[in-house]
Amino acid sequence: MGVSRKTKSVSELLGVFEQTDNALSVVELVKQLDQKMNKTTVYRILDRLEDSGELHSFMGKDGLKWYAKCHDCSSSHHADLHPHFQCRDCGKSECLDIEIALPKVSNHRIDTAELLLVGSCQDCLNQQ
Amino acid sequence: MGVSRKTKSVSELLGVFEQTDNALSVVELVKQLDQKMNKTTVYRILDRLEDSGELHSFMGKDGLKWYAKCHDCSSSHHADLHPHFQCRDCGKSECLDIEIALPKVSNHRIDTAELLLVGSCQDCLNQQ
DNA sequence: TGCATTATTGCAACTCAGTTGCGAAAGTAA
DNA sequence: TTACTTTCGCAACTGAGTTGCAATAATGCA
Repeated sequence: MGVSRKTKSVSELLGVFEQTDNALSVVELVKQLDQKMNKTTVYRILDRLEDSGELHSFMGKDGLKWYAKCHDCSSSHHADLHPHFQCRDCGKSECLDIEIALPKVSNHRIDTAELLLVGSCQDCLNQQ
Repeated sequence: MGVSRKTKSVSELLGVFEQTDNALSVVELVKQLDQKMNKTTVYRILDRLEDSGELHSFMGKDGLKWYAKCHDCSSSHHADLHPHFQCRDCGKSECLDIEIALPKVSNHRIDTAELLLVGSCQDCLNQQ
């Protein structure tokens, strides 16, 4: 029954998210967990954690998939509708704690949205 | 001197955009132009047309790159900051003629944004 | 316990969007 | 013409993400 079983692999993957407030790209996760599990396993666990509402995903500027912890989501309802920020200098991404309103578009049914803000993060601004 | 030269290949590629108001994925463009030019050429011309401000690009929900005609852009200034819509049923994408305001985020410099709205288009809503 | 059933994992091989290197062809300028 | 620059085609590559299958681990039930 999904992820509630919480295997060793799932715990190890979630452990990586415990250590940061940033979002994590799949590439980064596969790299960090390389000694502990196969990359196929990483992809599959991420799928399951997204289905169960523990993580959400978004696409980065470069077309890579990123994951971050959900706050008020469940498997039946994804409540998180917030923008994400990606730094064009260091590449890091993070969730922004801001509400975004879905615009009404005539002749379209809008189900969801992804807003990606691109710029420079504090760390990179300071280093210049 | 960039694209102003407008070779046969460039004209043929731009011709595809003349035939539609929708955005076009690179995959679709490569497929449609398969008999007329190499896929590497498609990628390179798209790059140049984006640099010169004739096209702009965005990432689709699935991580594929899409291109659409620019309206008020030049090589020095990309004026188009509008959302894009992608239909989750038929996969088509289009530009939406709506202004989006960039939110201020403390400790971040925001340069640009991509808002992708996902839902169902009129055609797909009608066919259900 | 013991056994059947289901879920999870590792591995290798694959798919496919996008890139790179290089030589040929086409365009430009004198 | 000749020299130079840009564009293009081709083949081979890169790398994120997927798939099939067999092995292992977890669960349920008698």
